[in-house]
Amino acid sequence: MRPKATLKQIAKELNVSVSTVSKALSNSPEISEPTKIKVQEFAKLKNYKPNNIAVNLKSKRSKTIGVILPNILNPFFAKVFSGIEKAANERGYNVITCISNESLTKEIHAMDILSNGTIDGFILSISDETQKEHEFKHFKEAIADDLPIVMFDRTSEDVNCDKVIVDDFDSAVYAVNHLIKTGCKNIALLSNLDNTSVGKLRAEGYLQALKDNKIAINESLIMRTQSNEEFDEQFPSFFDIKGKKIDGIFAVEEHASVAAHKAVLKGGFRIPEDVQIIGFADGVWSRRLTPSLSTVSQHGPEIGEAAAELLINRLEDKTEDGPDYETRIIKTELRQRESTRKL
Amino acid sequence: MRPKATLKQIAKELNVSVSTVSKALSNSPEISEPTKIKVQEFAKLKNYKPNNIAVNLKSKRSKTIGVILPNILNPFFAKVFSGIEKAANERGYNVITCISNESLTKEIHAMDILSNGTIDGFILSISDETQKEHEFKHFKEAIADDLPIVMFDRTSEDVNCDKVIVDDFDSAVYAVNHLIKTGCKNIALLSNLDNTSVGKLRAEGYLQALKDNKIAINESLIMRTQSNEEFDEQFPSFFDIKGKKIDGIFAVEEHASVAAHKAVLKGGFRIPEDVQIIGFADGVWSRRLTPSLSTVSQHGPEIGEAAAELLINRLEDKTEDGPDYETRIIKTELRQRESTRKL
DNA sequence: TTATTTAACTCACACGTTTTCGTTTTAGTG
DNA sequence: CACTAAAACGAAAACGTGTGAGTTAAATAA
Repeated sequence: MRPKATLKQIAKELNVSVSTVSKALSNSPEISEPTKIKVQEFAKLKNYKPNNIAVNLKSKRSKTIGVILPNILNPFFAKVFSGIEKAANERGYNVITCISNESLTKEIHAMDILSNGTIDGFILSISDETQKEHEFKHFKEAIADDLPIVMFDRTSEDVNCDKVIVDDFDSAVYAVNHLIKTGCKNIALLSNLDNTSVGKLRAEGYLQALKDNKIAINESLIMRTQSNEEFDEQFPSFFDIKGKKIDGIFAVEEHASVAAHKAVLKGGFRIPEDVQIIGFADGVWSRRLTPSLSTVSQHGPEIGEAAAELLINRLEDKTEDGPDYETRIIKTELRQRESTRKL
Repeated sequence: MRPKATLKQIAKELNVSVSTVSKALSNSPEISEPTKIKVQEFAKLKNYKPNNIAVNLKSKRSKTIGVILPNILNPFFAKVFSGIEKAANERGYNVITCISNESLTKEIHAMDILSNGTIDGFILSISDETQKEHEFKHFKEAIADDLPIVMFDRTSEDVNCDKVIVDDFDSAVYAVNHLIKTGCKNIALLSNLDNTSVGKLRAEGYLQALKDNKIAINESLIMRTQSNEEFDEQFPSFFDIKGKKIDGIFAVEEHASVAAHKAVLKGGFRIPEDVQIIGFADGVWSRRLTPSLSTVSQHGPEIGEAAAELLINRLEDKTEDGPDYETRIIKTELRQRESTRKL
């Protein structure tokens, strides 16, 4: 391997000082045109690239943001991540990624590892376990150590920081309203996210829509679980279409929607004639089912972009961070496909 | 914010030298037990963490690996990524991620951005466009600059480096053999990846299996396209089950498998009685379809772990890298579900 | 001619660590 | 007590970069 070109090497070979090289490369007016050209051409020839680590050390910023995701296999998080990555790159930032796997310990560990100059700030969605345990100290410490955090999707009231969320409550109200308006009387709520902030909000939206339409709440139509596994376990005994006269289903996440879809068809019912389904979903698969699923789409990439923008703005805002934290809401969209009837 | 604790600060407050603090914290034998304890306790109190950037600058390694993925929304890559992240973390490495979006330009740009000390090496899967253009200069330059590369899945013969692949050819032979043994006479090949190395290998495996079983190759049963979009466009006119007497389908990727699944059912045929289907797949959805799809599973996480291990071993191998590059093959597994008949 | 400006460049330090080498202190020995 | 050796610590350089303060030499002004 060729030795990596450094300012020092170039300086020696051209018989000038290191500072001259540095200034010439940054087009400083203190350097004469001829030497500038000489240095710049030589640097290009040697394929010189400023050592990023040294630059970071001087500037005390790494231009890198740490992203902590609960689960990259969930297409929603993958979409958000792609948005973060895109927006960050456009503004000259790199992205370092850790996966908490829904574990509080891993979340803390990841933040700890990165909180030593490696990154300038965090973008994260709170892990399942963290929300269950109400343990937010690590977030507050990071912020106190001048490492700003932007939370998305799963956020916490208890932590003061920028946030990007979806209007979960309103979207749920809207979706359930649609079911009601198209004739559903007995709408089931399927939650496999009942431990998370977003799951709760969507469930509340369901309740609100019923209330708005003066429909009595029927607890036997409501299923709340905290994970896909728990959901799969309880679903068969819960899901009695005929007995419960279910004619509409609102699911807070794609896993539940698909399970319902499958069960409805297997039971010999027609979608959407007998049973309508709407679910929150971000995978590519809702539209591949037959009949395809109507979904509440969350615009994952936009969420990611907004989060990155928020964080970078804060990082580059020199006006001594007044903690005027912002919560940005990304509107959802009801994508009507074949599992719902038209109004 | 509290000022970040540094060696200098601690040294001043304890009236010792910077070197003493450094040595005390690293448990050097040159420091007496009492001062060690004094320093260590004070450091813990002040929540001291060695500035990673400074450490990197000294050690000339960042303990960070750059990962370049063609598309994080593809569940296969997401799985591989989770494996990389896990294995890297276990060995004390961070992961910086870029998404090439199947673009050569973005791939080059990403590598360029990171090749300045930010990372110690790359793990990547070659972008679609890069494979089409046969443009591998950027890989070779990185390797020449002492930034090792490990390629996975989509690799290139033209680049000398460690690789992790799946036995695409053998897996395809095996899968198609299974179809033949269970009675299929007219097996269609659906490729939506015909530009990539893996797509080609799987197609060749299909041909080989026919040859091994002395079945004549029928070009009208073979469909080759270079993207999902192109596939979707041509599929309807290609897929004539009755006319072509198709009784078996081998798909090189999940998208094609699902399209076939849908089309078969829509045509009024039964799976697997009339038509059997096997596809390469990594999504969670193959098993959710009704009937569920039999798939060739690629063990994405294992691929990622192997890649990380290979790279880190090379990074930490002090024995002046003899380029004894290794290609590790991760065995696939034929997951028999409902879309195939039992032997 | 001498003083003053200006252009062009060099010096020296800083960022926070680690590490080598040198210096001081303590303990041990004759 | 003097000398040696080990133990404990400090000074300084280095990693590669950026920057304000100096330095030189030439050009201009008085």
